[in-house]
Amino acid sequence: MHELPKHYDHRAAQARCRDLWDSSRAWHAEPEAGRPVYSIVIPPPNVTGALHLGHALNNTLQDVLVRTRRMQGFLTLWMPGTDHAGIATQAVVERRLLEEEKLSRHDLGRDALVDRIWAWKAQYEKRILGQLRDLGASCDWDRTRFTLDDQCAAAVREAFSRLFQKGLVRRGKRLVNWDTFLQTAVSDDEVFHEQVKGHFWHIRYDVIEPRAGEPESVTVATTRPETLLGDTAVAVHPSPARALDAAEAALREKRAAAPAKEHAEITAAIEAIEARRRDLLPHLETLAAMARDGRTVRLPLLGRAIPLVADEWAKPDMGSGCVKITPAHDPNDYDVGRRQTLPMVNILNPNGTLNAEAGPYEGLTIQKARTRVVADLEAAGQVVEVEDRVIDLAHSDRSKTPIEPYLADQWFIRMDELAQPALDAVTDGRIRIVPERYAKSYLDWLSEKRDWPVSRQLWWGHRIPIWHVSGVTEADLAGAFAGRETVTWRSDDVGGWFVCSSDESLGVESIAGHALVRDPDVLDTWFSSALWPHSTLGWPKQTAELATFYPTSALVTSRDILTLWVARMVIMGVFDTGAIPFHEVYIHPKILDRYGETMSKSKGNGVDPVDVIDALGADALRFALAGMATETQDVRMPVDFQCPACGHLIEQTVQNRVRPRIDCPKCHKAFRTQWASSEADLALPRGPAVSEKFEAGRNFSNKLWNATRFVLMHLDGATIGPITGLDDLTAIPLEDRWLLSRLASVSREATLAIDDYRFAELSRTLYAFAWDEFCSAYLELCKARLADPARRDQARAMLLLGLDTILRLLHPIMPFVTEEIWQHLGVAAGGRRMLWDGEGTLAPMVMTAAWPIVPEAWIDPRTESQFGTFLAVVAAIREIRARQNVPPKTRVAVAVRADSSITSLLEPMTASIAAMAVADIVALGPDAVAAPSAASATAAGCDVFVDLADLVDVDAEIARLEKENEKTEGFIRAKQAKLADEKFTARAPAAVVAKEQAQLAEFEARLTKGREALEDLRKRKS
RNA sequence: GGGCAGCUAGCUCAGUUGGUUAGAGCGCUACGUUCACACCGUAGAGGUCACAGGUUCGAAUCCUGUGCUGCCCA
Repeated sequence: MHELPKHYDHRAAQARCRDLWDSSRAWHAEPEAGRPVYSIVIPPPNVTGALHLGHALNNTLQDVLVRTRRMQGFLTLWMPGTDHAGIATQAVVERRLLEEEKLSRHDLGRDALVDRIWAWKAQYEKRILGQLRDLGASCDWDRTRFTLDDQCAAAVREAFSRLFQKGLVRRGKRLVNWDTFLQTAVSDDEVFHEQVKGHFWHIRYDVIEPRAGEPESVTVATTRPETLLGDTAVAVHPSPARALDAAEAALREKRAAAPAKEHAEITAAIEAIEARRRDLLPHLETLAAMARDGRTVRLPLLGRAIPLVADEWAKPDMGSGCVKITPAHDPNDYDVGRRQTLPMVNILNPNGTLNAEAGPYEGLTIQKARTRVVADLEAAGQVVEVEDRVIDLAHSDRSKTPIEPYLADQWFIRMDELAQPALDAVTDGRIRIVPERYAKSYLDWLSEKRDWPVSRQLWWGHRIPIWHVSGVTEADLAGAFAGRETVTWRSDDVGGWFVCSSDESLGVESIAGHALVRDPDVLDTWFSSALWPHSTLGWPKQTAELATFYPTSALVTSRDILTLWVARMVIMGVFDTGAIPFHEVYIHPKILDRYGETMSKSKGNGVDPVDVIDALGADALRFALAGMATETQDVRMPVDFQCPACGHLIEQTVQNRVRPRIDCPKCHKAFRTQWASSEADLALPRGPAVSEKFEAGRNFSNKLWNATRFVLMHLDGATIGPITGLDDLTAIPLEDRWLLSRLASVSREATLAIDDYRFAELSRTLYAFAWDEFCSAYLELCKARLADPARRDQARAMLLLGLDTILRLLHPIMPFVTEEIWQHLGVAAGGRRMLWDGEGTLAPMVMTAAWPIVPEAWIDPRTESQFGTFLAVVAAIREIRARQNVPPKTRVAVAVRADSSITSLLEPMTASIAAMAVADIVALGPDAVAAPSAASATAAGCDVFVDLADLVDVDAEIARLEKENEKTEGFIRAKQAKLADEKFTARAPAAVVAKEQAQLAEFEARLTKGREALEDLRKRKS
């Protein structure tokens, strides 16, 4: 006999299954003609750090899809890999360099720093891929890619070069978000905003040579006074009267639409505009005229003359109505500068100190310069007022330091033409976004068609394949690169040339004595990510992989990178290959902590998936995560620390989640957390962060294990062959027909749930079926049959059919326990075949077994309803036993009164009722009567009487019945009222009215029986 | 400021086009281990479906508004 231990050992099973899958390379896909294809590229995790629960969720869901399609016979590829994550990874390595060696990247030099980052990458890539394997991800490990490897690099150069050739790449001065710590531009998406306390300084600029009737000065206000060093104008609205009228009209409109409680506030604002029209307007009109006349004001401190300009950016309804213009250091001012063709004075060095343009303030940091500028302005008497104000300050997500708007030369990709095909792909339905509502944010973002700034002043990344040369003619270039189709060039508009090449090196150092200088910058990390679906498959080479697996089937990701990544993949996929990169995009929820905050390493509220995999198993983790993937909601995951000494759980709070060590309040021993860094703390045992949510999955694994254990115990001496005898369904017992029907329904539901990305429903359906129906009901029913040699074989076959099918359906969610069981089952029942196995032999692994296609003809609602009646009778007897405190092993005598149709279906089940309820059915039929001392219950149209003889607690039963009858009376009153209402009977559909009437009748019958039973008991007592 | 989502049992979540007495898991209570599984079994308690209006014969579900929470965009 093949016997199993009492508990499922997830550690041993995981190791065995991984070996099995790896040695057979069941996850590998080779291009092959004539088979339906399913392919997914992994959203490559950053090599910045290890995977967290969000990644575990993301990859579990992908694996569910991939494993299902593989079992369904698709040629299935899941492409794995990691992302170099440019700025994030460089920032992490630089920070460590500074902390541990007190060195900056400039101390180390470009090559040495890049070497360090490669070493970091090697370490984390290994860790990440290991975590994915621990999770059970069935990626094609032979194809693992990295966004910075040679193959991806070739794709990046080719794609960039094509964009360059088509004139879609351009160089320009642009105001960028400058990170003064990392000394690079960061994208809008790498910036977060924080409210900080600041000041609003009102500063007087004197008018140069005012004429009679003209103001002698104008007042402007700023939160960043040091930027006045870069001012190149003061703006006033060109027609302030019109602007005030417009502002007032807008307010009146707003008031008309606003709720009453806001009226007072809006009225006050309208009155303020009226006051300004009276007091300030003449002054502004004068200034506007002066601006038209080309008059100037004197910039304080530096003494430069700057023009008054008329521009609509100046708002007459706010402040003084005038605004200083610093085009090189403010996005709005930049636009004004472009409109008014103002000079753009950059006052900053890349490291955030002031440059020579700042005159006497050169060399100071921004903070120090601000203090000095304010002090000097005050000394000069130019400060009119200082207000306290809360300022929305942009910070770099990478260095956490304030962002400075900064004018720099950058490469841009023009989006006007590129974006349209990506918009069309979603609007015309070639790409389906699930859930649908996310399509809106995708379309909104893309339709802005904003140019994509792609240069980063970093050392870690794909170096921009552009060289610059000046002093040569186009003929020189044509000569130098004759016959090189991979090289193209464009004028830099100031007499020089930009040369772009898709080759790894240009191979030409200089032309006619003029050096070619390579651009020092690297590309935005999203550029290589945007090529991921086709670069990983070999593009620009026309490989068999590309032909077979592109476009991919689905992309699974979380919503925060829908625009950054998904949209750009569509853009670049279409641009490079002419085809969309995937047909469907599934957006899954995010995992939050108990306070509703997103989990992150920096907050310290995360859970390391390896903690869970270690403690409870990968399947437990996967089962819980799949169960959380509902359509609408993010998921809260309250986390506890588990004391490694005594197992006590300590709730993770905002306070303790960042502590390096925690003292267990129960056993008073200390343990370390992920924050431990001191030697003393590191010496402590690790207290993993866990959640009770995962225990259900662990228990479920064990349940499956023990169901298998049961089945195997009863296979002794059996010859197991193909499951047959299912042609005539009327010839088999009710419970078998029921099982077949349920298997068919559940398989169908599971398959549809996967097709529609309803993962939570999938796991709920399978859990309920496997546990409540297969184990609690069917398996119990088989116990008697297995003891009976005449009925034993059929029961064995059906148990195998049920268990085998459950294993296949659950495999995508819980690959390890199902595979481990499959292997054990193979030893004892390797001869079994299912209908859906076709002619071949049984698959050696569940991973490659056929997905169940259960005949729809097995679905039989009548059988399911009959079986429901049977279960209801069992439940009724159990309930009576429980409420009368009948000892579990005491057999009771039961009478069941039911009409003839129910009687005939229950008759063959009496032995089962007897077994499951520890009861003897002494009477069954329309005329069955209760024993003199019986407790009663109604169930699915039958009356169940349990003879309790001396056991019955009559008083308790009377009290219970009284309560029950009162409840029934309440229902009857409600139903009667409803049915007495003419409006209801007249307007509700007839079927609903009939249903209500039937229910009323049922309640009335129940009450009658209840009253009889009560009367009976009362008589007995007296 | 604009947009999206959420608010259902102590906790975490389901609830299909409006129609029984609103469900599950965990936790809780009672009972139970020679029986596949105590990582288990049986039974039970526990809900004004955030709030206020409206539509409807009928609302957790549809509409409007309010409050709170989270996310995205500016």
